[in-house]
Amino acid sequence: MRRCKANSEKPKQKHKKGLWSPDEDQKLRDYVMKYGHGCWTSVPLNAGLQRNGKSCRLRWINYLRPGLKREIFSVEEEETIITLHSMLGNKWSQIAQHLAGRTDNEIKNHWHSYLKKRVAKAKAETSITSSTGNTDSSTSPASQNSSSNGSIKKIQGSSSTTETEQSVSPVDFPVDQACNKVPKVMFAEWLMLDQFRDQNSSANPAVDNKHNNFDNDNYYYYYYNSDFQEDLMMQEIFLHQELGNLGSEVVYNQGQSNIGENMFKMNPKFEEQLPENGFVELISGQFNLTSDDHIYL
DNA sequence: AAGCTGATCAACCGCCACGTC
DNA sequence: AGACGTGGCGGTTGATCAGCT
Repeated sequence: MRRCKANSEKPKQKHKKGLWSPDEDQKLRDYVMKYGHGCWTSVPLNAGLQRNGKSCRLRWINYLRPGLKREIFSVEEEETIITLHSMLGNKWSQIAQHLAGRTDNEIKNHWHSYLKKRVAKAKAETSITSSTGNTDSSTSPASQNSSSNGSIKKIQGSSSTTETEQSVSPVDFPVDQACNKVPKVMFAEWLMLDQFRDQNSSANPAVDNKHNNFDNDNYYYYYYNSDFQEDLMMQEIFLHQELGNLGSEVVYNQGQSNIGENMFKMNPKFEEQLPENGFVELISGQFNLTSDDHIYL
């Protein structure tokens, strides 16, 4: 973690709190788009905002950054959240990594406002039906996955070595989705994954050798890694912008208020589409990815 | 129409891990 | 080694809205 030396000397100033105005949003968006955030504490100073860096960061991550979905959660997303929550607990940031375009805050809110009750209700119904000998457990989240995704095995949580993940109990999880572990969806913030579905028929099947050289016959996980700094992508995009080389690969629209729809239009360089559950199926068996493995695009 | 209640969501707070000095 | 600053995370709060009485 890089320390912001310049800012350790800045005078304390009163920071504005509360809801962000459109003007503040625009200032922050323009600044980050142009320069990247770098050190967050310097962002409000340079962007002319009376906010603290933390607030700017949060606003960017939860609202302004490219690729965020603003629509309601799909059934598949909800089931993914429920499944992952049963594995990981309240690790919202980790759960968010598996849901492209969703933020941890958004997922957390949705859980507390809706999913938690739904799960509780399902559990209650399951306990009732099981006590009465009724074997129909289709109302439980795991069973919903089961019924809709076929084969189920008892699997352990992620292979990650974190204490939290090691401590999780086995849960029903669809093997077809999870393989050996739940993938991290790369580019969650950046790729409008839905567009891949729409554009699949016209997608360029060629795989960019610069970024990977996988067999075209395989499916690919789109891996998101929180360590994969958005800055890296930003730099790439800015570089393209500087060079005027966006071409047909990336069309980047600045200054659009509807970020989710307008930030990117990308011709995917992968031939396979995402399934409805948001995971790309890994079928080759040639890749034995660990939780630390990432495929960089 | 007014008041109440619950749901939703944006934002803040406090803590922690990590890097730097 | 310890202090400090920053970023990240989860928990919580408060404003707003919708539905109900």
